[in-house]
Amino acid sequence: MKPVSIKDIARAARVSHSTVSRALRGSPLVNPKTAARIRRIAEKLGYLPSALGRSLKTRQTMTLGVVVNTIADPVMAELVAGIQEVANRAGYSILLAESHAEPERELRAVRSLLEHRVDGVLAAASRVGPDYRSLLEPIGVPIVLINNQHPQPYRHAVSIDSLPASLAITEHLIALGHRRIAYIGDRYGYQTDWERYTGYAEALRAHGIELRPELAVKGDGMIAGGIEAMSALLELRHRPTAVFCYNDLTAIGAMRAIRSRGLRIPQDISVAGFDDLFFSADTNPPLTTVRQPKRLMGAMAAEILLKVMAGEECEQDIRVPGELVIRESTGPPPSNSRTGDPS
Amino acid sequence: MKPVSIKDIARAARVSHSTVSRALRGSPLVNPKTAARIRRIAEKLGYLPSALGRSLKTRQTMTLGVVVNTIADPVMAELVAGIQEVANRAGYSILLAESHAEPERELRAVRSLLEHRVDGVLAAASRVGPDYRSLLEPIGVPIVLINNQHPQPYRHAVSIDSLPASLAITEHLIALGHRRIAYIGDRYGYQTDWERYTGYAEALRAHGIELRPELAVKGDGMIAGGIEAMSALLELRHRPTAVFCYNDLTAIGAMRAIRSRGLRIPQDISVAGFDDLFFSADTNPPLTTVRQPKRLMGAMAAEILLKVMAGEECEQDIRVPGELVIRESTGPPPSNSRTGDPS
DNA sequence: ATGAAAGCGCTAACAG
DNA sequence: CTGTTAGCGCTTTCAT
Repeated sequence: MKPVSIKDIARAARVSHSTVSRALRGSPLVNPKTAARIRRIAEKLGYLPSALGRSLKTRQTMTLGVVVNTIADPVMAELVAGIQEVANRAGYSILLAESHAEPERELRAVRSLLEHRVDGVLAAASRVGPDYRSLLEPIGVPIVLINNQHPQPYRHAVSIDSLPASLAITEHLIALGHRRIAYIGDRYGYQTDWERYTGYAEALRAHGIELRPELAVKGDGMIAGGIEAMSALLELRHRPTAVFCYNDLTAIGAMRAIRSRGLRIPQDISVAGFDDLFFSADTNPPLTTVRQPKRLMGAMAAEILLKVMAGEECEQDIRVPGELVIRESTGPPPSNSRTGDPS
Repeated sequence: MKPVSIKDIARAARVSHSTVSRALRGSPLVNPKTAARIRRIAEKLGYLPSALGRSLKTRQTMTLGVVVNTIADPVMAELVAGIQEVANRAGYSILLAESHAEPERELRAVRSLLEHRVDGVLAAASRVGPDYRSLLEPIGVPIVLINNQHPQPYRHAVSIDSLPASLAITEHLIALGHRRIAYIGDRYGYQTDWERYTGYAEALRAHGIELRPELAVKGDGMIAGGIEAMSALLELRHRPTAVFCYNDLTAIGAMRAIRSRGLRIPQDISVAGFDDLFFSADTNPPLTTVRQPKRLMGAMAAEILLKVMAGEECEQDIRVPGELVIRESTGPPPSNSRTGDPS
């Protein structure tokens, strides 16, 4: 079934298709009465302008490409919600693509977005940032990265400033008396993971606590990885009394593993996360974490992208501070391990 | 910056643009050696085919429109993840739109999708299902609804079969000894809300328990609404000993409200939800709920849509069963209220 | 095996 | 104020 086009309307209204085009776009160059008649006919015919035809001519699709790891990750979902908000307000639609943290898939996704001639790209948790260049540049599509792996080659990015927050949350654990503190990271080499580990390591160093390699393990940023990594930590001869996790999903996995061994949180082991998901206050116990303003960051990134697209120059690389949120998953270590660090 | 087109390649290769088109699409009608040369040049020039040009001609955009309430709702996010999975495998991209449960916005969103000439539409939790017709039919775009408000006018839908599951979960509460059971619904008149309420009401009736209007209140399907509605219930002279919530987000809100008054779950009040979000086993206490196979439902809906688009006929209206998941948020009522139903 | 030409739906420059 | 014409990038006859 062929949708009705301006030609069909033109025929019905006995005018040229250009007049229809003008009338429908509210051009002042057309007689108000004919314009009204044309609009009436268009309405009656159920006319919907074709973005394809228009875009081909105007070289704008009014479409933004968004690449996320997986939309099932609540961090990504919130980012996208923020992006949608500002994109829609500006009249843009969102083409959504998932990378599943696989570089090869990510590149394919971006290529598809570019074939659809999106006017701009937002990529969250990208693993291949630098490789975009060769794709993007010939087409000249602007891109803004969010919490990307490699900040270097791009001019526009917004990222959570993980290091200070991780330092703070680790010091919180130290202040509670912990000495044997583990870190469950991600496995993909994200910038954020590196910063969080670094904050953790610096806090330990600053307090004269030895960095034990066996206490820094890798999850996958999801619940499953948290379970697995924590299970391994619990097998250690001297298990940690506290664990700082790359993100809240990992922390939830860690808590499951801990509880499944009959251990209590935080009495036996303290757990801290990062992100502050919308339900992180509802876990058992409520999770100590770092608040990342996900929706805001999505919105900021979209604003920047729109500005860049409009040719305005603007902030290059925004670092958003996190905020320490202390809840009940962290507490003093069990008294029998408070005395020191038996090696 | 104008992207390179087949014309540019044609010029560089000293052939006509039709030959380029053929070569790039692997047509057998072109000399293998020229084809190879053309492909090499295309590669070197960083050519990316324009989906716009192609779609205009082929009348296919290889794009699916997806309408959700808000992507920040984990149920929607999982649905979309399921949709993406099958859509991508079939080579389709996803244009994502949010309705925010506002009919007016939903219609605008769908209109925008249709202007972009999506090949099919998936709408979850639609409030305006029937109104799509006048939009869709002139264009002939197939649509599949997921957990929609109005099943009637559409031929293809997949929905969770809420009634039996709600009956079962309410009977679970009754079996525990509860008599004063509340229901916190949604406020938008969704089919799912109606079914869940009906299951609740039928269970009560079947067990000779009076249906008290003041115990059936409305939230908004989100945490905030759960808090508000539960707070009101707690103000009642005779507060309920159990509450069945429209969905898990509402239940989480209810649990917050309950705990903020210093009451215990389930000792003072039992709470049950619906959906089984990926973290519903991690709440405090773990939530009794009904498992809805969200990702699967998204995938099924997408499969159906693809079939309909391909002209195959297939299942009309799939009802997916839910599965009762009993955890720790439900238990016997406090003993002082077990004796009966003081009015 | 290749080219020329038409046309998808739209906008816009130009001519009246 | 309106019509004619061209062209965006592509596919697809129809010739050759």
